Amino acid sequence: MKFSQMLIPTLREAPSDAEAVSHKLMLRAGFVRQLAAGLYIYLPLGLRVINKINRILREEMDAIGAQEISMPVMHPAEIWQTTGRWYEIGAEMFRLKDRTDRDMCLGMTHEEIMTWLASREIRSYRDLPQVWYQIQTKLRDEARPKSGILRTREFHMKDSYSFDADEEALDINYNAHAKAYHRIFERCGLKFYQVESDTGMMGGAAAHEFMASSQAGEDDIVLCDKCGYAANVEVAKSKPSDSGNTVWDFEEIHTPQKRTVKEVSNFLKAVPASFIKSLLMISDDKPVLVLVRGDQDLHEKKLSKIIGKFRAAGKDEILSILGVEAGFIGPAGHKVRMLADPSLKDGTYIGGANKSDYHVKGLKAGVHFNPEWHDLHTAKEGDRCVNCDNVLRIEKAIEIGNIFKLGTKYSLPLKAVYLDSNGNEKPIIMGSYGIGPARIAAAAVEQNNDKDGIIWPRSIAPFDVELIPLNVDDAKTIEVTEMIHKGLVAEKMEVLIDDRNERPGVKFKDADLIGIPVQVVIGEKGLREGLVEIKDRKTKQAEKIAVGDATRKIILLAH
RNA sequence: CGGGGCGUAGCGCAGUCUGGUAGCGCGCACGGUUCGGGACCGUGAAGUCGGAGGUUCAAAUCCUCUCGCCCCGACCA
Repeated sequence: MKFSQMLIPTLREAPSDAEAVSHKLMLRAGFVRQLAAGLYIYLPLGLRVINKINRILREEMDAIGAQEISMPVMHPAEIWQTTGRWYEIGAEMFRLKDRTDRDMCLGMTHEEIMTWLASREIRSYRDLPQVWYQIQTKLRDEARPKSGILRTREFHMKDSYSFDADEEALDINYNAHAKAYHRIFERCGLKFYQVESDTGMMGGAAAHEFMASSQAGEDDIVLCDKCGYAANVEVAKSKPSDSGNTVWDFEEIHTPQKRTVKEVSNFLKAVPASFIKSLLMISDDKPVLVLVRGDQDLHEKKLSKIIGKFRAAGKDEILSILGVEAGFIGPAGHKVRMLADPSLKDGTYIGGANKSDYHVKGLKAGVHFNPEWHDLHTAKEGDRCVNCDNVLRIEKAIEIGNIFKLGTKYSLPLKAVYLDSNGNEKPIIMGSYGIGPARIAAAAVEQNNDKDGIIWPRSIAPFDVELIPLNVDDAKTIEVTEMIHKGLVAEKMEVLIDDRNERPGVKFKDADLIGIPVQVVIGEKGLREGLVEIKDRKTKQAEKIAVGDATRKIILLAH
């Protein structure tokens, strides 16, 4: 491919509305352009990367016996109504009507449609198992598209769906997918973790996410380096560190105008971990008093799993329900339902005195308050692993893939059933498995770049080698460039030739920006001694090679 | 959806407070000199100042409404 004939609009400066490193670099290097919020055009280089990723996806999916099929992007509403998701999902679903006023939607994911197909085509246990996948466009009207191609409103997804006779068979498919995903992300050159995750809108029994470490990530993952525990903070369990507080006798203390844990802990010179944070929530019109340790954050998802939807009570509600001014709530002496995090079970604590400008020391569970105990805190750096007591760490990560055990969540409503060997009708047991190719690309850039630009992992680079003839008016230079090119193409290498009539500096800068792993510089100076220069984009190390050996050496370096 | 910021030439920005003929750098076109890490000189093209309405002799600038984009939060395969 000739650079001069390809659309590679590199930019000296990044547009100001780009924030994430991957977004800036993909814009500057001419891989993508933005059409509107969350809508991106993939230019030739960008598309080549996506195609490389998709090829790996297909190879690995085919290797576990999955079959590629193609599904409509637009769906009739009825199917989504049958599973209830038409009503559960809000503005995130693009909805429209066709000319006959029939409700339609644009597919955010394809559980419904895949299950519909299974319900018509699978009859017998002899038809099982089946694994179907597609690599297609999904549409979600995201509340907040962001970070370039990381969160977009239209995106490609490799999504596969498994159909099995029973849970054991589902486990086999689930594990096969997990293994395939490991191979896929390894082949794409990513640093990633498999973590326990929430089942979210997919519903179902179990779920894992595949997470690529990156500052641009939207998720926090909790990791134990000793036993390997890994979980999204959305579901992570942890043992809080010791509260480090002393044993206090019960005592009321004057704390004028000190309301927050921070204010009171500064005032009393006691660590936040020696406090009880008392939060009043309203769920189903009923008050619930929630207690976590002063250094902890309430985990709202964990709480809502216990009490359902809830909201924080307003200042007036706190006063009318508890008879206390906000900031001085304590756990003692209330009749409302009370939940507490187990970290408060032992020891004595400081909390609100339930009257203005006073707190109390020496609060003790079982003596002054008797809550229901539930894990309610958000795991944080420095907490300990529930399995092995090792200190946990937290990393930011990009979700690049997920796997869900769906069970019968979709097969029951859509009547996807089969007859077992005894002639009994049974629901098909399903799993669903997604990967975002664009997120793989973005994560790869996030993890592999330097001040000069992108450093593509070889497996997903837009080209294997970039040839850089410095003076395109020099006959010898062109002759050698073409010779090397021919040799590489014969070995199935994908080669970009920067044949532009530009100064060397411009070509070097663009080559580093674009990030093709191997650069070959063909200059008159070197050619006088019969040499060309082979450069590794990542290490920036250059080697001068005799023209005759160039092709062989390049192939060695490019593999 | 809540909070904040920004829309001026293809890109990056100044000008807005204090109204008075729209500017700079890069890029682009042409000529010349250059040619191993984003060259230099000269000439030139290119802007409904996001849009609508209003105030005013006069609006990029002041007022009202509106659209778009980004960031934080909520939400999120």
